[in-house]
Amino acid sequence: MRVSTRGEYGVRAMFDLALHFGSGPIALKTIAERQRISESYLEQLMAALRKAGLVTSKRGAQGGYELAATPTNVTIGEIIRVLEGPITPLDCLETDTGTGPYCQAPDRCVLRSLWKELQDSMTQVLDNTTLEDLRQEAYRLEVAEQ
Amino acid sequence: MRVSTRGEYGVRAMFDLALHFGSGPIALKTIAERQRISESYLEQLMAALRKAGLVTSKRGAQGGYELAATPTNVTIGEIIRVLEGPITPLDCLETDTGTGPYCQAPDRCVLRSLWKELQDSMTQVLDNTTLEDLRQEAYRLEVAEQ
DNA sequence: TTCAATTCCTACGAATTTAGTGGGAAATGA
DNA sequence: TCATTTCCCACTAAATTCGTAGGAATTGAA
Repeated sequence: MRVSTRGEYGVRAMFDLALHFGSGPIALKTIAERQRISESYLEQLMAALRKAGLVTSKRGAQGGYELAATPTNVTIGEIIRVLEGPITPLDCLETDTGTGPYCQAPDRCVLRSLWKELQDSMTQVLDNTTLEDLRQEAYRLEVAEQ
Repeated sequence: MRVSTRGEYGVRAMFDLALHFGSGPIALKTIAERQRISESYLEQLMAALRKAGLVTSKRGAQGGYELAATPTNVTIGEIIRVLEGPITPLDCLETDTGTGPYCQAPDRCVLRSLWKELQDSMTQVLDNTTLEDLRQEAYRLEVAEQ
């Protein structure tokens, strides 16, 4: 029931981009240093996020990455799905007609309902939290600090 | 974000025991066949459940496993925790004073709040569903069938 | 034009976790 | 006595995770 480092680092990187949104592209190196993530590892994650259209990139000097949409329009669920695949406790939930003994009759499978409920509770949180939510929360904490 | 086969099979086995609760010990072989799980693999899972006190066992002929408590008093969360460890998206949530850069100040960590919310939504489902809930649901589905 | 900065791409590898298998000892009821 | 059944321990093959390494392509600025 864990989020791997792909998801964790990916969310951290995207959160970092959200905090600096609007001020041009940010170099991978900068994000990696701020978030204390291996540069070459993060590079792979950013490649996935770029291919999924969540960030845009600019090569060469003064290049870097930027959010492709405003923080308001990027959910944590999107990020996780790109980096970790479908948000589901069991693969059988992803198919209507599974192959396992318990997927033959999904409608009548009690355990499927259980896992579905778990899945729903997870996506409820992840799909309803945006980078903007996190940014505002960060601001609130910072103010409370003083 | 997946439940491994340990958790999946374990819940299935416990659900099986719940369906047959009250009629004496049930042999591992029987559960394994009904649930289509490898016998020796399931044996390891049952050992863990026994050591955790969720089932009792009886050796020898006519031996087998039984729920240690009534289905009403066994939650899915308990089963999962025994077989998969703490229900947490990130290990850092398990410690008050983590070691990572983002765990130095848990109270001020925005991302920690996010993962905590996810964790809460997961435990909300798993800790509030009992084997009895599943048993009743199974009964309802069976009736609706006719 | 040159050059440093930076993304892009591919391949490899070590460590860990997952999902089992196998063999035999101990206990129990008939 | 014996078939049944749990108990216990060691092993392993495959997949996944978490990276590292090296170099090609692009870009902006001096």
